[in-house]
Amino acid sequence: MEEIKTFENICNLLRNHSYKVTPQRQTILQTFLEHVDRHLSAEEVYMLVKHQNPEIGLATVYRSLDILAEIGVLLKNDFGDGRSRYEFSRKDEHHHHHHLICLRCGDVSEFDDDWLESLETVITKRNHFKIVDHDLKFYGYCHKCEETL
Amino acid sequence: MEEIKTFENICNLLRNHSYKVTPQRQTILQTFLEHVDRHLSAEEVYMLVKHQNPEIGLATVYRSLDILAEIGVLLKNDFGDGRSRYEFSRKDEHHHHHHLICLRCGDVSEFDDDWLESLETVITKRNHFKIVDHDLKFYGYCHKCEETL
DNA sequence: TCCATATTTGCTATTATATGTCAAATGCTG
DNA sequence: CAGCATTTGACATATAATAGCAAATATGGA
Ligand SMILES: [Zn+2]
Ligand SMILES: [Zn+2]
Ligand SMILES: [Zn+2]
Ligand SMILES: [Zn+2]
Repeated sequence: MEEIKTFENICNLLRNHSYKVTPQRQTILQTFLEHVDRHLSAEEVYMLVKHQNPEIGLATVYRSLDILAEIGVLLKNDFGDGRSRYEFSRKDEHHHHHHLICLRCGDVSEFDDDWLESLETVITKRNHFKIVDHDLKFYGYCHKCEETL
Repeated sequence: MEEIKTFENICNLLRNHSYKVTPQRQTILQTFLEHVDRHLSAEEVYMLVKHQNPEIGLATVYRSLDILAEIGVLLKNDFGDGRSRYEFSRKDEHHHHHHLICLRCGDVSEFDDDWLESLETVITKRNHFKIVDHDLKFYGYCHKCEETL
């Protein structure tokens, strides 16, 4: 029974975790709501929120992203480009989606797949390893880049 | 038709790529041959090689690892702990193995699976994405840590 | 509504991994 | 063995992220 992640619900989620709802956190939240399809780095978020609030500090952005990831609002990804990238997490993602990363333009597309779950069962038994999470990435060339190669 | 990766063969491989076979590179190579089962970071390699050659510099280690990865002797991995980890690459690994990473002790075990290849075909067609590489990691708890939790 | 206080912010300094610079040292080819 | 391009090691630099701290502020209770 998961709430839909509207702006107001997330503010309440913050309060429920005894985090304060500050203007900075609201601005950052709005930024993600306006870019649900993106995978933003902290620096990129910083640039975007400065338009709405030029006073905001970079450390605040990092801290806010940490908190939003901790309470399940954002997902923190590592696409191998040396910085963490955050995205708005959909509701009901008990096993999150995976990513296709273009080696040329850096574009990130997505796909869902439940196949990994059956593989997890096999691995747990064969390797005596209790799996709690997985991370699958495909590197290659997106349609646009493949054409103009 | 791939050569078996002995010390001598790798030295020749260096020469074939017009890289010089220096004592430092030999020491680093030996270190990996003595730890074929490990996934070493640059800093760890640095510590190990200093026993045999205390004069060696950290930058040299980084540069050597880069070169050895470039010519296919080492594999460079990212296990999400903030540093790259290198391992001796087996011969005939057209599609490399995957990793089970313990969230408690950091131990890395491995498993092979060709099962992703069929998934790649599906993804290529469905998402118009030309896959050239993939990266699959499982996070969880190894047998030892699971017992003493 | 206003106050008290613990949280949060923004600035700066710091950490950690990795790379760039460059003179001195050194493998390699002839 | 000589000549030279490559490589080394020391140091400086780059970049992402975190830590420390005084000033500002959101929030629950009076
Ligand atoms: Zn692309
Ligand atoms: Zn995504
Ligand atoms: Zn463990
Ligand atoms: Zn491995």
